[in-house]
Parts: sequence; structure tokens; C-alpha cells
Amino acid sequence: MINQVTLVGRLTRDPELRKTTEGTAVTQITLAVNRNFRNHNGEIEADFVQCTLWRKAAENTCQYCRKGAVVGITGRLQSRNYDGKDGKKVYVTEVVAESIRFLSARPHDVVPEGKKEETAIGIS
Amino acid sequence: MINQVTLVGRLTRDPELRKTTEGTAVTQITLAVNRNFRNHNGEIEADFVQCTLWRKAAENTCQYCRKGAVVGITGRLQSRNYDGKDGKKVYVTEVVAESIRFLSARPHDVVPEGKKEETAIGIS
Amino acid sequence: MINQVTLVGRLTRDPELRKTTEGTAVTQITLAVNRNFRNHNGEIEADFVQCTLWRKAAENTCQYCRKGAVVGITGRLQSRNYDGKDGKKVYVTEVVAESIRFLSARPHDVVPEGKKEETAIGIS
Amino acid sequence: MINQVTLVGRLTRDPELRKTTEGTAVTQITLAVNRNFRNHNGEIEADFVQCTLWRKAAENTCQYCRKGAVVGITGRLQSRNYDGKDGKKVYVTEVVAESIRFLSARPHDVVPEGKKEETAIGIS
DNA sequence: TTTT
DNA sequence: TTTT
Repeated sequence: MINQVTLVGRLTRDPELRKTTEGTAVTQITLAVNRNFRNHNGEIEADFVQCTLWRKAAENTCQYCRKGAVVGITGRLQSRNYDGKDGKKVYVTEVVAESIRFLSARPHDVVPEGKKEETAIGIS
Repeated sequence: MINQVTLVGRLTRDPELRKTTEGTAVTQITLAVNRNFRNHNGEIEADFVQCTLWRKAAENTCQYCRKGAVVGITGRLQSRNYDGKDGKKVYVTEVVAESIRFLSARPHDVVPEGKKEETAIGIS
Repeated sequence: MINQVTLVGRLTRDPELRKTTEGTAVTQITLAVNRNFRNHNGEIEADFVQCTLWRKAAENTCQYCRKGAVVGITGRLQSRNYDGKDGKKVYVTEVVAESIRFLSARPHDVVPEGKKEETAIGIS
Repeated sequence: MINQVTLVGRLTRDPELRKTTEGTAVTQITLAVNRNFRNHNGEIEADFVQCTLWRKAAENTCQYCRKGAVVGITGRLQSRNYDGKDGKKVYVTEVVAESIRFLSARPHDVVPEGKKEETAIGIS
């Protein structure tokens, strides 16, 4: 059936590359997506969405993005549950990314230390 | 920023209309969205996504849809947290619907009991 | 950058399978997508959107869908131009499908003649 | 039915505010949306998508955006036809925006002349 | 707690 | 050139 998600938001922390036991690259990021409306106090709140990236998308994100970077993600919602330590099931909904775009226009802000002299990537 | 979700799936249970203390109609449904690929055992799994509907959308859904009905939803992802009974924060991600479409082509399957003789709604 | 389209609508005609000179299967369908609001005369209008399907998606659509079938499409917008016979450029915007879902719940309506006795496909 | 579009791209020219005869603000922009893959020559091509913005969205876009600005748009596809000057019908598909987000991170690039000293808007 |  |  149809399951389509599009998000533009900022990384809430530096991404870290992990590997599955089979050696597949993966990373989990959280996107802070500012709402397009204000709450009763006139403040802009944000939604925090967990996203899982696989393979090349995971590698590129860890290489080129840092906390605060603006990215666009397309993907699908996935649900999952596991046994919490209190013995009760915990239900999680997260986004599995199909693609990620790096939208930060000031790429030097999002390029890892020691790479600042090299060509960086920005909006394309 | 951008936060856009489109889902087509089936209601996992009959929806129930509730009211906020201010009298606003609201309902929470769970959509079972079958995946478009098979797992290692050749089975089609589903993702279960919580969706919140407000006002007219809530009322119409409770009036016209039953467990198993196929609906299309557009909306946005919203995150929320509350204190679980073990004192720890529980984080929830759900879809807040902006619109819902009733896609079940056999409307008599999704019309409430006692309404079967009246005009039903289907795909439009 | 981000370019994401999701449509649910009906085929305006029977789809026809074509092949490129390299032998790749392709078909062009037009989706009638009913609007979710009424015009000044109280009528529901529709938007007519050209969609191009490739390979397996083209083959399955031509095999399983007929005029009037309800399908869900995800894809991207593509622009193209060619020289019209009056010498002026003609600009076309169409959807290139990444996936198609067959949502007609009464599959016998959308199965080609002579196949009605075989197992049909419906919503999954 | 479902008709959902999400685009991130750049304005191909400065937007101009117009008014309908009833006085409603409207503007038409074209978004250049770079593809996420290369053609046979290794180049990144772009799709050019016409978008119509109404009311506040039109006003804000004309006030804050210039040629080259990066924006995110959500909306729906709309089809339309008119009689070409050769007497033949011309069919047009365009995006009617429901929301627009200004994603250019260097706001001084996209703020109109004479406004550079004032507070500018960027990604939010 | 899961739909066909 | 448009679907139910």
C-alpha cells in the first residue's frame, strides 16, 4: 500500500556510523522539524523524528553532516516493537529513509573537522 | 519546515469518537499499511501507524468506516512524550491527519450496522 | 533536491504496453484524480495527470488494470519539451512513477477479458 | 482522492505579484529541481515545475525570495487547458502550492534590494 | 493492541 | 483525449 514520508529538518546531534553483524552500514539520526505554526505562547515548536539510514546514505550522512545540518529525507514509516526492561512491549515508529539530500547552504558548517580545506558539498 | 506523510492502509479496529474537554471531536485510529515487499520468509508484513483525526474528519471516519476499511490519509508526523507509570518518559510519534479519503470500494462493508439500507459512500 | 508525488486516481483509458527501441517496456496512463472540494456549481472536478511507467510496473499495469481502475502512484515530476508542429516548443510536465499500487477492491472489474476465471489481484 | 506534491528547488526568476480581478494576490513561479542522478554524460539535469501561489504565500514569496532562492513547496497537481492561438487546446499541468518554506540559508541573497539592513528570514 |  |  502507500507509505510515503517527506521531511526537511535539522540533525539534533552528530551522526555516528554503525555496522550490522553482516557489515551493512547504518546510522540513526533524529530530525528536528520546526512546525509551521505557533503554539498558544507564540512559540515555534518542533517535532523530533527518528530516521534510519542504510548503506551509502548512512555513510554520506556521517561523512558530510553534523549537528544542526539541514537535510531533506524521503522514505517510509516503519513500526517495530521490542520488550522493555519492565517486561512490557515498547512500540516505536520511525522513518526508514530512501534518500537524503543535504540542504545546508553553508557547507563548511557541516563538514567534519580536518576536511575544511577540501571541496565541500552543499545544496545541489 | 517540511513534514508530509501520505498513507493508504486499513483500519485495525472500529474507530471511536471522543471529545476534548472543550468539546472538539477527535479519534485515534491505527492504520495497517502492508509493505510492498516480502520478508525472508516470503511474507508480506505490515506497519502499524497511529493517526489522530480532528473535527469533521474524526466524525466522518467514525460514521463511515469500520475495521478493515481502506483509507488514504495525508498529514504530518508529530512527536509527543509523557511520563510512563515507571517514571520514565515515553516518546510517541504519530500522524496528525490533514485529510482522509475513504477508498473501500465495497462501501456496504464499512457502513455501520443499521445504516446498510441508506446510501453509502465509496471511492470518490 | 526533493521531488515527490503521491496520487490516487482512476485510469481514464485502458493502458497499452509499448517498447522502446532497446526493448524496455513502458506505458503512459492518465490518472483522473477527483478533487476533494466542490466548485461554484457544487460539482466535483478532477485533475488529469499523465504518468509514465517503466518495466515491471508498466507490464503489471497493462496486465491487471483497465479503464476506471483505482491505482495509487508514487513518483516524481518530470519536465520535457519538444518542437510542436507549428515550430514552437511544447512544454510537458508529467509524473514518472516509482511504484504503482492496485487499489480497486473489485478486482474482476479490472482484470482483462479472458482472465476472469484466474486468480485476480486486488488491494493488498 | 489523494494528490500530494512535495518539491525542493530554486526559483528560476524573480517572482512578481499579481492580483486577480477580485483582488486576490497570486504569483506564478517556476522551480528548478535538480535531479538526484546523472544522465549519460554525467551531468545533473533539472526538472522545471510551474507552481501557483495564492494570498499570503504569494505575498511572502514576492517579498522574501529572489531568483536562485531555495524553497520547499507542498501542494497538489492541477490540470488546466486553454485554446492556443493556433486554435488547438493546450494542456497544462502545474502545482498549486498549499505551503511554501524558505530554505535559503544565506538570506541576504534572497532579500530584496533596500531591505538588506533589516532582519532577514532564513531557514526556520 | 493489530488490517485483507 | 478524460475516470466513478
